[in-house]
Amino acid sequence: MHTEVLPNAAAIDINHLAMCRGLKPQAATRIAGIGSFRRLTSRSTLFFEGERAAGIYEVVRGMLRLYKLMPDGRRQITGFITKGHLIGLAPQQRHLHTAETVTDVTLCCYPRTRFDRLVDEVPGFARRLLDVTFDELRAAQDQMLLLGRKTAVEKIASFLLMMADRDDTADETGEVELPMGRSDIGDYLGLNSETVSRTVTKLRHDGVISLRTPVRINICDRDQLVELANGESGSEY
Amino acid sequence: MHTEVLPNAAAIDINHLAMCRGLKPQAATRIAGIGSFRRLTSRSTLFFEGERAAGIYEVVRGMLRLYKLMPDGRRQITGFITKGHLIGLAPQQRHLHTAETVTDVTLCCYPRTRFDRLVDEVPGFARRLLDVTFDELRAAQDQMLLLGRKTAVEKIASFLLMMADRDDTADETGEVELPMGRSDIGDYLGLNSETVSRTVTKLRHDGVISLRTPVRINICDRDQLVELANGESGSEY
DNA sequence: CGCAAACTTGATGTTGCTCAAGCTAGGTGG
DNA sequence: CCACCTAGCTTGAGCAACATCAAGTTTGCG
Repeated sequence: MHTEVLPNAAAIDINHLAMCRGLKPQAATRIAGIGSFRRLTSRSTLFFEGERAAGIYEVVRGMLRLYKLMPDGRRQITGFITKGHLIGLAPQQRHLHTAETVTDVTLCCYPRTRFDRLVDEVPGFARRLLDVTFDELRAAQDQMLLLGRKTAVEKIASFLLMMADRDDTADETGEVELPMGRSDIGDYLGLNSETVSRTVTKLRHDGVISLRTPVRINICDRDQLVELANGESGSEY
Repeated sequence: MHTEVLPNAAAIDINHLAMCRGLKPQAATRIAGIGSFRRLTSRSTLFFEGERAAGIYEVVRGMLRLYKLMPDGRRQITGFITKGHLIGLAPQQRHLHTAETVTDVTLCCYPRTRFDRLVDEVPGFARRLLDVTFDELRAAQDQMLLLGRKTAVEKIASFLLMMADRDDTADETGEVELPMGRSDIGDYLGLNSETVSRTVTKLRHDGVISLRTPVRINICDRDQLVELANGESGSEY
């Protein structure tokens, strides 16, 4: 794995760290003080499921996929993680999933033992982590509804909307980037890559989206995409 | 909804409250001080998805189901909640799901505003809630793997093992109680009630489990059930 | 420009869903 | 105490959605 260690986080700009959001400047400085930046190239592994958790990471730039594997190789991606998200926050000390970079990634890394101490010492920090974790729980439960009860079209529509909401640049143009491959999307939505392809094609033919390249899609009719995502579209795709 | 308010929690035994587990006696006393017990009969609704969260609840006895609905009525049960679990812990103030009793239930209720104050004031309390929430997140991500990638047999096997692990009385005898109906199980596993029935029958014919009544099942071959749950069983059911 | 990887499309197969009909158990009233 | 009645469970037949297997086709990189 190719990595490169960068200057200490405190030396950069702590206001841009999601870890410290909403905390008092003094608290934020203490937390940023134990962080250091690090770069990973695409397709490298940050940690494995079950591995002892040595650190907590905040994504500064780029995208990672988190996934679980079954013994026979079936894979469930539990999340695509981008700027501002925390990973490795496992109180039981064992990572819950494997983390791999999808693109080149910049991280801010916090060593486990020092981090744990700050959780107990810095006022409001545990509360901040509680809010972050609860947000992840909310997302996981939405995904349970998607995985358990939505059709292929509903899943893809929901996914495209999620990616659009997350992409800062997308709001204006309606153009969304999908850095992950079709089989990554499939393993996130409980589909296979062929079904992802076919369903994207279907949406394209129906004029709901258009593709400039397989990686760059354009949302033409957002309202209909929302209806499709919620299964509200009359004829029940 | 039939409810009945019981004495203040502090008057009972705070050591039995999961909310306070691991906290110092003084902290535990403060938290228990704002709790009060309450009973609900089976098939009553505690709160609705999207409703403003007025309180946090700890289950003392009985079982509830938490679920999300789609506009057309499709339902995903996100959890069956039993003794020691907390519900309603929504920092964004809106409930993420509907909560209904499956059996008669006893709860310990904590009013929202006072609870929120204690989260910030009582040392270690936010940390305790973080651990609890993280545990829920772990369960949700396991369920994502189940919903997205497991077959019907693997889902039912996983479910039975989960229920067995949770049931205190089951460890010895191997007998597990399933207070929820077949369609509840289906809506939890992303199956319909007929498929649940058929799959349970299949496991029964294969001698992995036996049924005294539809509600009382007996695990005959735990090892094989574990293999089935993980998709490790040679011929790939 | 060539090559490999990823995406798309097609033909066929399988799993689990739908619709429909019994069956069983537990609760109620005679 | 028994017979009925109803809700929920089980079983069956046919079907739809998605998976699998197998070519092509595009894309992006060297």
